[in-house]
Amino acid sequence: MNTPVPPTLAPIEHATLNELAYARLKHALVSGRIGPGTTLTLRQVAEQLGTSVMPVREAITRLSAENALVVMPKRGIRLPLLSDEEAEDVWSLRVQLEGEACARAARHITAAELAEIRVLGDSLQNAGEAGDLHPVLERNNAFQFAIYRAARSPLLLQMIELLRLKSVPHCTAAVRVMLRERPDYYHQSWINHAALVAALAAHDAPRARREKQSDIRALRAFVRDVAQRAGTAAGPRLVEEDHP
Amino acid sequence: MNTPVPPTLAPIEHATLNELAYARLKHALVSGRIGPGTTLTLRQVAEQLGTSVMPVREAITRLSAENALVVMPKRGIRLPLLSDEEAEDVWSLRVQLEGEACARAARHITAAELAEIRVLGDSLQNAGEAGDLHPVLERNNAFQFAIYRAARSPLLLQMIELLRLKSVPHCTAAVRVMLRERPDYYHQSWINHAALVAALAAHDAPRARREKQSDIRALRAFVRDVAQRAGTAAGPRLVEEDHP
DNA sequence: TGTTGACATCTGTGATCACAGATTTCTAGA
DNA sequence: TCTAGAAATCTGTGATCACAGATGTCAACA
Repeated sequence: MNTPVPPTLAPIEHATLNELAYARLKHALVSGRIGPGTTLTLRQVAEQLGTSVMPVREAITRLSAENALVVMPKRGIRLPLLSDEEAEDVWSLRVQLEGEACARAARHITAAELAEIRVLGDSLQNAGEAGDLHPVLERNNAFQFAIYRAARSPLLLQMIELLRLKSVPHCTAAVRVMLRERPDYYHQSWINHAALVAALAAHDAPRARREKQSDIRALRAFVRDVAQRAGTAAGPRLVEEDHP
Repeated sequence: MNTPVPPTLAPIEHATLNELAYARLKHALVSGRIGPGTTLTLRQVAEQLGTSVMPVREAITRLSAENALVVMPKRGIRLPLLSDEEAEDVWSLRVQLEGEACARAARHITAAELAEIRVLGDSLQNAGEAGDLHPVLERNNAFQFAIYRAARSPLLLQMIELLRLKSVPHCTAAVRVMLRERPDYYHQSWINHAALVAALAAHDAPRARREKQSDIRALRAFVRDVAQRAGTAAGPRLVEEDHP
């Protein structure tokens, strides 16, 4: 009706405080800065964010709806441990959905997206050589989601995000071990990544699916292995939180 | 450490107000009582629920995180219309995930579950003969989810719920037409249901998947058909809300 | 008649307070 | 030294208020 908005002049990072709190918490989760079993508190997080509890409440509500956190009435909020059955559930759906996403990505991917993915892959590799946990997890997320975004399905993307939110904290301890003690295994995962990217570049959907699925299954095996060696199957060692 | 909890003695319908508000809103959505394009208001819903806005806020936040509602800052909350691409996205994932759920259900289902499903199926059929929209949608949900629950995957269940939350309002208008004008088509869907139940009873996973997938595809075709005939493709006629 | 401007109203967002239940701490008793 | 119980503290939940932005209404002007 009116003249349309003037030529894009400012993306303006407008964000309500609750969105910001949500983003911060989610980032802390998927980069392994909050470990399974950790308990949080509304007021505690609010203080670290410098806000009142209101924005934190909405952020926690959202993460709780996404199954990433569990709020225990009057007893705090915690990042749940996964039982064996729950872990199996997460892994099997990751295989299914991330495989599907890679297959779809192979069908739709453009040269520009491939280029971006390769850059992110290199960045991930560099982080891996440095050996620091959080950067590796962050760049790994960036790399994978760049691929999944090429699948052109916002809903599929959202579901994968949901699965990863549950899965990543569960893997963190194992990834740390991998970086420290098993460069061979980590190197193998680079090879897998390269194979996946090649399949994408060839627009070979079934192969892309297969590569991703075997990659996830290998990771699952490794995580299970580390967990069994480190004691109880369900409880990888906790991670101290750097910031919320 | 302590003596474990005493033998189950009371499920106790404890519910915080926000859980209650969430349940009510969700039920209103999946039983077609709120149509696409409808706009709500925190204070309006709160008044109808007889609470303050706080519980409603949390419920809306949750539904918004689940992509079922969109909150427009300072302008209200609305149930979004689906563009053609979004609708296609929802349908294709429904085919994939509900098919998978049926396949898994076929592998795990017990005689007791089958009996329950048959009862719910009969109840659905009766509602269909009566021809009232909301009971049909409610019992249809009960019937389908009883099957999906047999898949033994809480996460898969959650994702399907998420998809249906987006899909059902989008189908409501078409289902109404179906009940009123196309008993033949509705009768066909009973036959499909029976075929699915038979596949489940036979523990035939591939067949169960196929039955469900063809059922969903048929529904998609019907919805698309009704939408095209009724005018703009994206906007089935609105539904007046009975209660929030 | 058609347009613009101010004003009133309504929106979600955020802060603050009150509250009841769970947990922890401390104390009094054996 | 150990235990039971009371008090203090801390938790999420809910209500209420203040606020800024968006919308709608309506009068004054051209």
